[in-house]
Order: sequence, then C-alpha cells, then structure tokens
Amino acid sequence: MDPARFTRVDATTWRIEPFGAMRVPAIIYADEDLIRAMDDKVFEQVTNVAMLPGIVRASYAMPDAHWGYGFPIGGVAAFDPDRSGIVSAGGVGFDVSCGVRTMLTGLDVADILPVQKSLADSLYRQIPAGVGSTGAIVLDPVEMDAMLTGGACWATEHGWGDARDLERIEEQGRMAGARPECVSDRAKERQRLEMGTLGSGNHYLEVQAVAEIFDTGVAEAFGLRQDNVVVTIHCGSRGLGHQIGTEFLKEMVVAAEASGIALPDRELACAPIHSEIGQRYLGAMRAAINCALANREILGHYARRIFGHFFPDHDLRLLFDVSHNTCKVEPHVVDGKRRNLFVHRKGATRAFGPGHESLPQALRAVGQPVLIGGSMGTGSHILVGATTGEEKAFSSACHGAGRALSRHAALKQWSGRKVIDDLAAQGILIRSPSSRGVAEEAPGAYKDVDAVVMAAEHAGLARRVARLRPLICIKG
DNA sequence: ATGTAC
Repeated sequence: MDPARFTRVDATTWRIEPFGAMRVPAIIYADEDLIRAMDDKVFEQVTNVAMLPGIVRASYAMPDAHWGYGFPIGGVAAFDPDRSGIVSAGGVGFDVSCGVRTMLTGLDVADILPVQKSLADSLYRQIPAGVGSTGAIVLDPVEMDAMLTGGACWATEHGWGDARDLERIEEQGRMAGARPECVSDRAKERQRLEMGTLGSGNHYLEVQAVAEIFDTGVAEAFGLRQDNVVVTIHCGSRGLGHQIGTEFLKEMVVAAEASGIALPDRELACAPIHSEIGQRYLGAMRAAINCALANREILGHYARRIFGHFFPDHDLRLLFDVSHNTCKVEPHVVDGKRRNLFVHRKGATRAFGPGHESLPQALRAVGQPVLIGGSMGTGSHILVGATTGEEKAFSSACHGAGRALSRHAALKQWSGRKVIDDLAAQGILIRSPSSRGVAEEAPGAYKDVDAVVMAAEHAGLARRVARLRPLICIKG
C-alpha cells in the first residue's frame, strides 16, 4: 500500500479519517515497510468494517494484517449492543477459536538433541494431522453436547489433560453461553471423529527452543530461560467451526438485508447482536470456542504422553492458551463510560496488560502471555500484554507473521521436498502428511515475524519477552 | 481454515 494514503500519527500508527459511509476512523499498526508490503485489500477491508453499525472507537488492523473473507485477517473491531451493534461470522473467521498454546517442558536443547529424530517420529505417529484427519475419540450426541458446553474442562474430566491447565486457558477453559442446540447436526457430524486432531494448513505442533530473551524479568515469571524447550500447538475447532461459519455467513447475508443494514461487501454479512440470529450465532460460536479449547487440551495431553515416554521425570506445564479468532464480550471504556462490547478479533489475539482482573493470580502482576506463531523456519515469539494496548486496540495484538505470498504463489516457487531438506540442514525436523502443504507453508511465503512483533511492541500493543526457534514441526 | 465446490 502507498503510505501516502494514510495520516501518519507516529512511526507505527497509520490512520484513515472517516470518509463515505465510515462511522469511525480506521487505524493500522505497522512500520513503513510492512505498510508498503501490505495488500491494498487491507485498506479496503479495514475501512469497510468501519462502516458497520454500532462500531465504536475505530476499525483496527494489526501489523500482520492481510486480505481475509470480508474482515481483514489481523482485524479488530468492537461493537456496542446498545447502539445497534452487530455480530459477524466473517469477523470471527471460519476456524472459530483457532489459537495457540505453549507448554513448558522443563528440558533444555541438550536434552532433546540426542532423541530429536525419534521424538519427531513419535509425535508424527501419534498426533493425527492433515485434512480430514480423525482421532481415537468418538463422540456420541450426549458427549458432543457435553464437550460443546464444557470445553477444556470437559477434556480434563475425561482424563485428556490436567485440571491445573485450566486457569491458564482463556475463560478458564470453558466459554460460558455456549448453546449446543444452535449447532447444526451437520457441524456435529463433521466433528464426531475429529477431537484431538491437528488439522491442516498453518496448523502445527512444534518443539521449540528459547533462542533469545528480551525481558528477563517477565521471562522468569513465565518460566522461560535461554535454551529451554517448549511445545507449541496451533489449531482450532476443525470441521465443526468451519461448518458453523459457513452456515451462518450464508444466513447473515439474508439477515443483514432484512435488518436494513447496508453492506459495502457481501462478505461482511452480519446481524444485530440483539436479533434472534445474532444470539443464535453467538451460542453456536461459543460452542465452537469450547470445541477448540477441548481440542488443544487433548492435543496437549498427547504431547505430555509422548514426552513422558522419552523423559519420565518431566511434565509439561501450560504457559498459556489463547484464541486468535473470536468474538468476546468485554468491558471497555468508551467516551468515558464502561460498556460491554462485542470485540471481534480475527487473526488477532487478546493481550491483557498487567493487573487485568481476568488473568490468573500467577500472571496478574506481569500480564498475559501473547503467543505469536511464525513460520516453520523462522521461529515464534512470546510477548506480554501491555497496559497501553487497552487504549490502542481494546487490548489486542497480532497473531503471527502473516502470509506474504498466496498459497498458489508459494506452490510455484517451492517443492515440499526442498523445504524439508533446507530446514533439516538447519536442524529443524519437519513431519507432514502433505508435501504440498509444506510447500504452501514455506518460510519464504511469510512476512518477517521479527518485524511484525517489533512493530507491535513499538505501537504499544504488547512487549517482546522471548524468541523461539523450532526444533521439530509436525505440520498438518 | 475446510470431507480445498454442493
């Protein structure tokens, strides 16, 4: 994008004053290089979102923003239910509650290296990955509804996980307000065999080493030291969330028209929060959040089991589990008044700063861990929420590196074999059922994650704590 | 992201 299209507020804040039907300004947080590399579609989409009813303060895009369905990926927008605010399935995304968890192993790189290959093979053998992958858990209708209501709590009650994890999961592992009866039979059928599976695309399980510490004090509070090994899992609500997204997007196009909402783009289909369909979507979406929370808890359990085999004296402790694709009701101060807003984060994480009441005691003084996945070769980052983030973007931050090339373009440039060999030469072991998927996820197809997190830090969204480099990646 | 289109 041409930087001249914006009012530049500071080095990492780019503002678009309302024009046309925009109700609020649009603000993109990024450095100049990231803005130049960003698709013009982000400008169009972030300003389109600013036209939706009930939006408050501004329509935001994070430094990793790119073109998405209707809303940009890396978009944050909050709506006030008492000012005709809307909820949008496209504002959450198809993979409802896709997210990341990082678990501490208590091990060092030196412990992993001698078994790196057999550990990679074990993880790959025992963790179902890939399109349409199914697992060992079969849900009957009663257990399906229990899972959709109970989330990670349901998983731990069934022995897949550890109850001590719960306080370090958003919503303490269980999203309230889920309504399984609002989830279609088809969505449930698709999920029947998919619990405890990784899925495909950019989903992964990685074994990572702490490569660099930026903030020793916070790293200490998070339990991270140089050369420590962690396990990070990135996945979501699988077929269930996708089916819910598909169905409600279609239904919301009709609903928006019926409510007299003028849509600048059909893909922004939405419904008033107070409408019947809006409430039904929220009930189904919250059920899908529980599905994703349960899924990550089960996958964490599998990782524990496999690590337990290699390292009987060590247990995996959850650092944090955070979603990237959600709509959450949160109190925020707007125009001097505390209001309950419906905050859509699509390809953006919650990033509560120190002192936030929803953080567990062990983390409250430091702030929320913000987990940012990079690509297979370039590593990931752990940040901490900053107090300034509240005013900047309703306490939100970027979620990853963000694609620089389309999947199609990546396929033309790389083969899966070459990507795997190049990374193996750097000591990074990739295991995946899909050679094509690996090519699509080639490190070169992603933006520079270091630049993205640097921009997020400069913009006051979150602060860097540690950089992680991959050792093993199980790719969907 | 996704039984990679119903």
